[in-house]
Amino acid sequence: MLPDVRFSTILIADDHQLFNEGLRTLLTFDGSLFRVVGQVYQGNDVIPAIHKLNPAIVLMDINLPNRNGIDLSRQIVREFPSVRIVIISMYSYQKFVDELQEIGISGYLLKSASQEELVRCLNQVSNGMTYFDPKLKAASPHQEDEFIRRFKLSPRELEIIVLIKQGLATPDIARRLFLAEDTVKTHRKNIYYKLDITNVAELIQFANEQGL
Amino acid sequence: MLPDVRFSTILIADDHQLFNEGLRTLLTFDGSLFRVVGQVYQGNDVIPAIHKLNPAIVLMDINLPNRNGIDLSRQIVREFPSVRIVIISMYSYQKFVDELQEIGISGYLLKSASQEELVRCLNQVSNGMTYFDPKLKAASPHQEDEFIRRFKLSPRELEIIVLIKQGLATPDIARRLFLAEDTVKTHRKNIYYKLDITNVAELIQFANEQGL
DNA sequence: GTCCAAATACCCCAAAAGGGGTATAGATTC
DNA sequence: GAATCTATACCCCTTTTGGGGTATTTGGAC
Repeated sequence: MLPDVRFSTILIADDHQLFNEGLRTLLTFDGSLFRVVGQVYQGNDVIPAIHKLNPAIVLMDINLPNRNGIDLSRQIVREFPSVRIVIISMYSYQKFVDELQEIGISGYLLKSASQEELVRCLNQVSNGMTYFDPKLKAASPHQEDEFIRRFKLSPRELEIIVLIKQGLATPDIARRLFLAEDTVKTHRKNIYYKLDITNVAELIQFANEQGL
Repeated sequence: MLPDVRFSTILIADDHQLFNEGLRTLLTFDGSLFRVVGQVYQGNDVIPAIHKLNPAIVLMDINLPNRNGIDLSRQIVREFPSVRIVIISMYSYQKFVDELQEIGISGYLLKSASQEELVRCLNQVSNGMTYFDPKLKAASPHQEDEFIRRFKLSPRELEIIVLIKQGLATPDIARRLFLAEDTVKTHRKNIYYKLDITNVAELIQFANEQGL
């Protein structure tokens, strides 16, 4: 019997059995265009499963016993160029993402994604496009009027808080914003004064609490 | 209408939306005795949800944004003694398990558990018994957290990461741990090297991703 | 036309962070 | 027994941070 071409066949590789099972059930809804053809729970089982099942897409965690998803991705791209890879991970560690993108994976989803995002991602990937979790890019909306007033932070100060949180040092920020270092220092001092804090760690805690 | 006593009502608290959704679908099979009455995605939402939904069991991750599962467990046991708590976590840290057991949770499952184990656990808990993942005992060295091995961070290094994240400066940490400042500096340098980062902001990002 | 907040930029200084080494004792692993 | 890992602690040095000021310009608000 020939495989039904309407369906994208999917292999799930995740050592968290509950998550693995959960993914399968999430992809098995009425009208779903996906068919989970295999589930494995450790790195060593991925390549044999691809051999045997020839899935269109491998949905894989980075963190697998025996072999990690990055090495596996490299091998899959090399040996099964037609198989598309979607990484699904709790890490938004940019180093991982960059490395994997360079290797040539088709998608990267965070485990904090929703079912809708999962389906959208797999749809795009099965149509030959790529999908990378929007949360990976630190984009900030402009809806914080509430707490700006509360802490009396100016727009410029907010901008600088976000950059500090991203790991930029004062000179980096100055270059980025075309400002003198001293100006950025002044802003930092004012921010610390307004928030009643004394170092970066506390600033980042604040930023995280505010969802910056 | 009275609640159907045949069902155990369940509140799911996990920030990984896909996992959260997956759990719900896994518990919604034919003949299931469980009914998922609520799903929340951050620590702050747990207590209000219990107030509103009065679930029999809270199925909760340890790592939640805003508030962690350990603090929450303490509050739930104190304020809602009839609500049973089952922790579902990727960590098999004995320290966490011990602490939670002392607080009085009813169960602890690893995310690597199977659907059968999940159901068995919830059955036992809803019948007033406890259930702790069998893998917790066999744990010790091998079952150590994946990410520790991945990043090869030593226990001392982890300890210091947590203190840095809390906003302590090197001299503070040295005093706290009865170490020379230079020792703490060395640990910092080694941590930065291992994680391939260059400043506190990046370190805190990492720590937050790991739920440290 | 004055007042004020915001953004800009400089002065001073001390403390902390960051980056390059080396070294030694103790435990564990091979 | 050798190799490795961990924790400890020191050397060197530069850069960044944090904290105290002052000051100018600009654009609105009153």
